Amino acid sequence: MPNLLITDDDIHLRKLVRTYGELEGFCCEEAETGEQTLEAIRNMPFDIIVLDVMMPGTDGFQVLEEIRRTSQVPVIMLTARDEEYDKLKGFELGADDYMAKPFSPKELMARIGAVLRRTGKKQTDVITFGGLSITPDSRTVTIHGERLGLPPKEFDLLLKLSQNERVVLSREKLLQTVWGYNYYGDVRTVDTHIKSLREHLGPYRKLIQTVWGVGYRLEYTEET
Amino acid sequence: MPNLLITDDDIHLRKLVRTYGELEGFCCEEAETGEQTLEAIRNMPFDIIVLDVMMPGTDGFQVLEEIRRTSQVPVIMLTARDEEYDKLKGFELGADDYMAKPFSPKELMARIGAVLRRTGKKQTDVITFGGLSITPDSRTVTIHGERLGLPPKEFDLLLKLSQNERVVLSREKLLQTVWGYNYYGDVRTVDTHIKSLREHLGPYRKLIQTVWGVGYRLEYTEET
DNA sequence: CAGTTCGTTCACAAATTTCTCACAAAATTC
DNA sequence: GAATTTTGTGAGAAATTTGTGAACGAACTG
Repeated sequence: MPNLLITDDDIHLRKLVRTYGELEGFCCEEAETGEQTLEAIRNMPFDIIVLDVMMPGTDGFQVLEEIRRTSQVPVIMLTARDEEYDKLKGFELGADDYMAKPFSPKELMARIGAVLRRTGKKQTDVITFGGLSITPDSRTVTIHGERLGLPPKEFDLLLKLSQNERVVLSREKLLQTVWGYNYYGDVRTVDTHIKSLREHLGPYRKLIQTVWGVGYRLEYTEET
Repeated sequence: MPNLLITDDDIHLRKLVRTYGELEGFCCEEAETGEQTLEAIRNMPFDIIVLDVMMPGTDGFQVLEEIRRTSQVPVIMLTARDEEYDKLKGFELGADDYMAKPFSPKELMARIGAVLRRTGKKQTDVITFGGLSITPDSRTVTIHGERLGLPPKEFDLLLKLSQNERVVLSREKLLQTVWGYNYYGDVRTVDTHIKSLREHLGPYRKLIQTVWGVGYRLEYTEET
């Protein structure tokens, strides 16, 4: 499981990134200051670092500069909006990408994925449960080799559940991560999509379990 | 032994690059002006060209433009620091990478290596899907040996999709990679080209699949 | 400079998906 | 076991997305 380090002095932002990061399968660590960041890096290797520019004490640029003395670990910088200067300076110092605050956590995750893919640390995975396999890159699902035509939302939903095998995800969490953080619709919409997804999954419909009063969970158990 | 051409009006810089280049096993040639560069290219094929933007007379962009009329040889451009515009323009004209001056020769070598690795494969490759084959070098597409006259954009689009077989590419991604980093047009332009491309592909039109809500994907499946 | 090709935008139709809602069914609570 | 909460389900309206033809200007060609 890849390690993600999030550095920001705002605890809410850290928690937000952690929430989304863990859903994407990252093992997340947090740091509050520049010093803590450098300390953390000395203690364990990270696969990607999300680094806030504006921090009390050692700021993001200094931290990045320090990191780059010894490591080429991918770094995504968080900057204040419209700070074109930050962007340039960040790239110059060796940042791999940057994001303007406030940002959409979903987009941050997408960028993390892009950076990891670019730097070759992300394997293009195929998720498999018995005869069912999911290929995120091509957005295809096959059952015993036969392709399943799945609408976008259902694919995203299945993917999210797959990436969190055996973990219960609440409707709220699913709405937040699959639909987006600013989605206002009815929570029960999730149910409808689950229903349709189950139909599409046919014999594999029991992959998706209802956890009464909580949400849904994907679990694969041996069988034919 | 691969050939490297370094173009810059500063003799010290040329010598520096030559020193490192030869250490990496390149056979190095130098050019001082744009005219000399074009002359050199006419005389022998190069595997990679390092091209300074700022030169007296014909500048780097003009040279690159000229080169791209006839060749897809990898080009790394040297630009003044902070010239974001240069970077964009360079990419737009078909540069494979760029480096801001002053730069670390080691890093330049690393980038040369990266570019060669990246482009090296497709340099001689002919991509084939059944009776359809694509030759990037000559920018030709044939169906059962019969040549297809494809407009440039459509060829680029087909090539990009081919190079990412089975991977869904969003319209945005296609615009960014086929049209250029700073293209501002309508995303639906992609659709129009896809439509026309499909018509041109005739029986192979089903190579290009629509992934609803996401983008397009090229996939070859067995058939007659 | 007329004719052609190419790239782009636009509008409308067609196709597909998403969402909501009401009610039935199931599980839980008391 | 009745009341309450939660989930499953079906249908159709609403919204989104894509296919397509046409029109326009720019670039190219002879």
